[in-house]
Amino acid sequence: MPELPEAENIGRALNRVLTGRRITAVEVFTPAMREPLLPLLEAGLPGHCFTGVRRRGRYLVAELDDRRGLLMHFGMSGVVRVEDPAIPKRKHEHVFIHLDDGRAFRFECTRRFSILKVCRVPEPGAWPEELAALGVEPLTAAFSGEMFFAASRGRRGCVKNLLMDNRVVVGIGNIYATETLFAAGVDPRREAETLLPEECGRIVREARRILRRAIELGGSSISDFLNVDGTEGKFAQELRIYGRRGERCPVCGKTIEMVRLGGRSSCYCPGCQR
DNA sequence: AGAGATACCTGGGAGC
DNA sequence: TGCTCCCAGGTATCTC
Repeated sequence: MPELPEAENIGRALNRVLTGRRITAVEVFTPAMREPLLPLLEAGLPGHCFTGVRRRGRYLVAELDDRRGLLMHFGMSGVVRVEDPAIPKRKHEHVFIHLDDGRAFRFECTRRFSILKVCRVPEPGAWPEELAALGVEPLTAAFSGEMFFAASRGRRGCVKNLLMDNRVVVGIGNIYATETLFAAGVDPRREAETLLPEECGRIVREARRILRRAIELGGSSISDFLNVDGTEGKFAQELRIYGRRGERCPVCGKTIEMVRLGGRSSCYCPGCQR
């Protein structure tokens, strides 16, 4: 499922492929994914050019030349491709945006958790208001041990939910939160308020290291075919604890356990994580 | 107000 | 075999 590293790689590839392209036509095959798709037809997109693609959290904005943009989020099953529109439509492809090079930007999403909508871009390079409430980017200096420690004060919920709260820090979902807390040696159930400054430092350091590594491993996307399914990417081979309930911990050999936190399953090692 | 629960959606796997 | 049930996931929205 696409988290920040996958969105980053898709964004880079789309930036290469879409920038400078003019939209010639829009086709919509499904009334809605997470939000209605029909507005895409009524937005007057044909004739406008893409000027660049940027990422914020797990969202991408493909900016247009008229202070608007295409805002997209891949949910958990979103896949985008830029390819020949004559290739027969796949079962769960919902939108084709035809381009002036004869190809089409094609959006597929089996579970329809994705978003694809037109947004306003207040000025070139700015973020749309839909993204205003998002927290800090984990790969910028704004995400620090001090910042995470401050965010944890007064939080009675568990540390894993704090790490996955996109109002605090964006782009960290269940897989990366699980791996980060294992690497940092912190139990996912720990009440956030009880974290020590050095534990927050370890969590931030490990989150950044793991996200960077995952971006590297996803960096092999082909420029005109963009698969967003992170579970099939190379990083899946490096998961040390996610999805490994009942197996032995790779560090201490104890049996990996699982709990449900915030409605999501969370694997952890009772020996390594405190 | 904060935090937990729920709905959204489909395919795949388990169990009977 | 074919059916039912449960699970996966991020986010918006609800409920307490």
